[in-house]
Amino acid sequence: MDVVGGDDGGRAGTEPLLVAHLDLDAFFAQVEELAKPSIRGRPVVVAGRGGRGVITTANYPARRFGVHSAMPSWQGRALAPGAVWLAPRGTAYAQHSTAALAPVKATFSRVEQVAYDEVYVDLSSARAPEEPADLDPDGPGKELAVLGVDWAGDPYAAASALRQAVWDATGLTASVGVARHKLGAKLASESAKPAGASVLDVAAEELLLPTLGADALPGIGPVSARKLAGAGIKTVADIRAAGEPTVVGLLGQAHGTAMWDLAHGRDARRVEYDRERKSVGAERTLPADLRDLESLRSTHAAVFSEAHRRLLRSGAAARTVTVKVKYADFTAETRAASLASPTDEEAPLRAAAEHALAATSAPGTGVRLVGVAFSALDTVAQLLLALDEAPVAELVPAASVLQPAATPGFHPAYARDASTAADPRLDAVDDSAPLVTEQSAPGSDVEHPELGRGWLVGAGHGVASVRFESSTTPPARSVTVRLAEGRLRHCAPEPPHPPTVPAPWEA
DNA sequence: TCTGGGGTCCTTACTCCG
DNA sequence: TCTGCGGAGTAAGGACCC
Repeated sequence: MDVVGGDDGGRAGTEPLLVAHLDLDAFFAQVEELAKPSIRGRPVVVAGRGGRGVITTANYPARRFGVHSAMPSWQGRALAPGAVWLAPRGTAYAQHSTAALAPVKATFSRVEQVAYDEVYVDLSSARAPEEPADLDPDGPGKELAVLGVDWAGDPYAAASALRQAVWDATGLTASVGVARHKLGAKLASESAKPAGASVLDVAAEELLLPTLGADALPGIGPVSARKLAGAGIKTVADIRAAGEPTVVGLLGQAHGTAMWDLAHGRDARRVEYDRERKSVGAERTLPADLRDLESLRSTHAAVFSEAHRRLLRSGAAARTVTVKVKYADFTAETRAASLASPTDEEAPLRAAAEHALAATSAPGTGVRLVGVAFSALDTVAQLLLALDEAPVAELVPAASVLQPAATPGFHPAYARDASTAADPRLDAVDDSAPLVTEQSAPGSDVEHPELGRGWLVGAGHGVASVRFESSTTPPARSVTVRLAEGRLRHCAPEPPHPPTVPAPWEA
């Protein structure tokens, strides 16, 4: 339901801020349905592989079976055994996210990206038509910026235009909500889902807010919700009735006051468009618990390498290394080690990580997860600026970040970074791309020299089942290909492109 | 078959220093 | 010299978000 407001004469405070929240609907599943015509409209679940995975995204048909994100995969399979189950394709999601949000970022200068599929937009930051963002001049961004719509003057027009721009760039539907602050904008976009646009004015917000469950407030997770429920507080109205001292008593000073304010529709959070990354890392849940020191060390070394590769790619140097170990009983331990100065060099960071690992009680009763994270980050650019002042011995060699990490087994077809994806103009099958095996993930992009490109439905018993189809082809039947022929290879995902059909709201 | 992985932020405890 | 105190920095744990 759209809660479209007229004026918002009672706007609180003097702050004229107007915020839009844009959320791509069931994003990963939508990207899959775009690329795979034969699964459109069917229940689709994107989930991590292995017995210990959880569901990343379920599309709306799958949700009707009770499947939802964060649910353990085994539980989801029991609920929706007939759904299409796919492994995540990180590169495709990154590319579609970039393409979908490009026009938004081209039109507004203050855009806070919360996740691949979610942004807040400060609608007072519309770029002037004569100063479009430094993006592809022929892309949709410029056109939108040049449109010069009076965003702040007509919030519903802003919401609709943002939704339309995302569709025009990618064929993905988004839900957009506009309100005077982040909380309202998020509630508005949720009420508009899927594929809706909505404005929540002060009067509508005041009607809606008290009716919501306490856990509708951002910051009330399962633990806080339990604490509140223990005191009989279940809704936002209950929070208001309980009084601030009670809420603060239950949730602590900072958190309690923040939730008290949100419950009254007061949200001072800014659109943080210039946030810097504060940590980077990697972690891995093992298929089975580790109980011996040797396998723990080798797993730790592998996770460290992945985290370090990401550190190099981020172009940052780190001073602190934190090792995380999660045990079979789900308790976790973290141990940190800090260096005298930030570095991106592998040797000192690896030594620090090994030192931190040794400080844990692992393997103990059995380790189910190992993680490594780098923090106290410093960008290499900043380090180079300090070149003139610092003694040579203190400087961090930066040359290594100028080269891609040489990772054994790493292939562009698996690249997560959109910028390293294969050039779509090269349509010949890449003979160096990895062959499809029985271990290949369902949903993977594959290519055959005669049958063309498609996606892997499944593999086993020496054969692969493939649907040779793409976003612009009709649905295809699945074809069996013998793996021993060695002609079926992985390939880069199809890049995003404008849709060939009108948006649902245009029909 | 229980419960991912990428992060951010907050609280508490402790140490060091002046 | 001893003690207290506050601030800064660091470490560990935990809640939360998507």
